[in-house]
Amino acid sequence: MNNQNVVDDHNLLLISQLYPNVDTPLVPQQGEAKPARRRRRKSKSVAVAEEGGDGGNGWFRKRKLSDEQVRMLEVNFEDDHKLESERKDRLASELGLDPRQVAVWFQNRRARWKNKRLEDEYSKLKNAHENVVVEKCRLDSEVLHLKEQLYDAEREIQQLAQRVESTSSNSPISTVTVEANQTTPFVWDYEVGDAGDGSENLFYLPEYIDEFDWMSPFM
DNA sequence: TTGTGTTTTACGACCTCC
DNA sequence: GGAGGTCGTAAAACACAA
Repeated sequence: MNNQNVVDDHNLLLISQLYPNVDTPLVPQQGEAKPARRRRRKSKSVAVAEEGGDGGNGWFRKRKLSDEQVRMLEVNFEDDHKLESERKDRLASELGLDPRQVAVWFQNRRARWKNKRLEDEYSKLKNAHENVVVEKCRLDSEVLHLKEQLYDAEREIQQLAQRVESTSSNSPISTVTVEANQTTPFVWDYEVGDAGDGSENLFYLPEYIDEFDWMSPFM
């Protein structure tokens, strides 16, 4: 804010404090005809200048509240967002403002507060959503990993079954041997690999990776 | 200096509550 | 019906990059 503006504001504040009963150019003019519906209104500044309500020199400035006035209004707003008539009048006389200005300030302040609250809620929801997406990705990849393990295990079972079958058909003696040893589990020469997540994968067989086309719908 | 985007002040229309 | 609320918007004031 430049010096001239500060002086103007100070002068206006003084005027409103010295003559609280005198309408400033911003105070609604009594007896204005009520428009039908949502008519584009003529700005107060223009209207007042045209009517010579500013003293005839065409000068008008929308009055910005002083820092002290805003500070006091903020303190009151923190107290209570609603403004009962008594408090409005008291605040207005304390701050040298028109009660209407105080009411308007509270209306606008409530609107800003609501916007802020909506923005905060939006950003919280956005963060929560992002976290859920990350968790979903993690779970998807875990599901994929478990499916790989399942596929490998089933494949091993299949190979074991085939080997047992071929052994038994080629050698009746070995069939007996195998049957005789059914109580003890077979221990095959599988590699013990790292599944990538630090855990040991007993069925880890890297050469199968290229055969995972069937899994593509899940990827 | 000027164009442009943002904030602040103010108001009209409409809604709700007592 | 009046008082006081929200909503949408105009326009002045302000900030700031070019």
